[in-house]
Amino acid sequence: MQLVELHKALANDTRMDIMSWLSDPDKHFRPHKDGKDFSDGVCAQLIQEKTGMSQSTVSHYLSILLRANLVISHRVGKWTYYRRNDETVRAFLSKLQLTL
Amino acid sequence: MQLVELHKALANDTRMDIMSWLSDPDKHFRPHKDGKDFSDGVCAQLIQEKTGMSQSTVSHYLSILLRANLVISHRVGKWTYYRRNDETVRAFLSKLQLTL
DNA sequence: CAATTAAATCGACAATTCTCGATTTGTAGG
DNA sequence: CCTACAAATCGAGAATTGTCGATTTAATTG
Repeated sequence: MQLVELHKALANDTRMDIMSWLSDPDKHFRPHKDGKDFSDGVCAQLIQEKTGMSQSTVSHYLSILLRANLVISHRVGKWTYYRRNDETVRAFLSKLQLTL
Repeated sequence: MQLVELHKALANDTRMDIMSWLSDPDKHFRPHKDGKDFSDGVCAQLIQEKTGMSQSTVSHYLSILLRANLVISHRVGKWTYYRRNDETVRAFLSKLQLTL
């Protein structure tokens, strides 16, 4: 993934918020209804609820973050959990340091 | 300047290239015609020449980087020299580290 | 002052991104 | 199989960004 592609994925307030929230889910999300912890990530619904945007928009945003490899998704039953992909984030930050 | 605004300024291949080139002008630009060194920055013409894009586009891009405080401009006669604004770049990188 | 050159601004169209509601797909439970 | 729900995909219009050529503004020099 190119530097600028990652940049584009993050050049949006809502997507940046999502990435930021996902770096500390306990701090930013209410618990899952079924009591499940955040070790697999946060379900799409909670994320949508927090953004206040439409379901389709947030789903689209998550797909952009996913395509950029900035998050990892994991489907369980009808739920999809999203969590930050540390590896890409770290690589992005260090590549950026070198470039700028 | 907000994080995402800086992101937008950098979410473009050419503008990212320019920032990258400006972090080491000697390595990336041919000398100024008048022999002037790069201590004040690189003149707009050299930057334009290197991008291969139109004069108006590059001037516009430079104005975006300037508005984002990512570069500092300095006019001398008919020439405008641009150089990287280290302070903003550093602040941007560390804010990003904290956020992501 | 006229001509030249560097850079900025203007106006316009093309391309991309944003954002939504509607529809479809996938899964679970009765 | 039918219903219900979560998530993904589709289609579309609005908004923003990319990019150019033409024009204007500034400064230099004959």
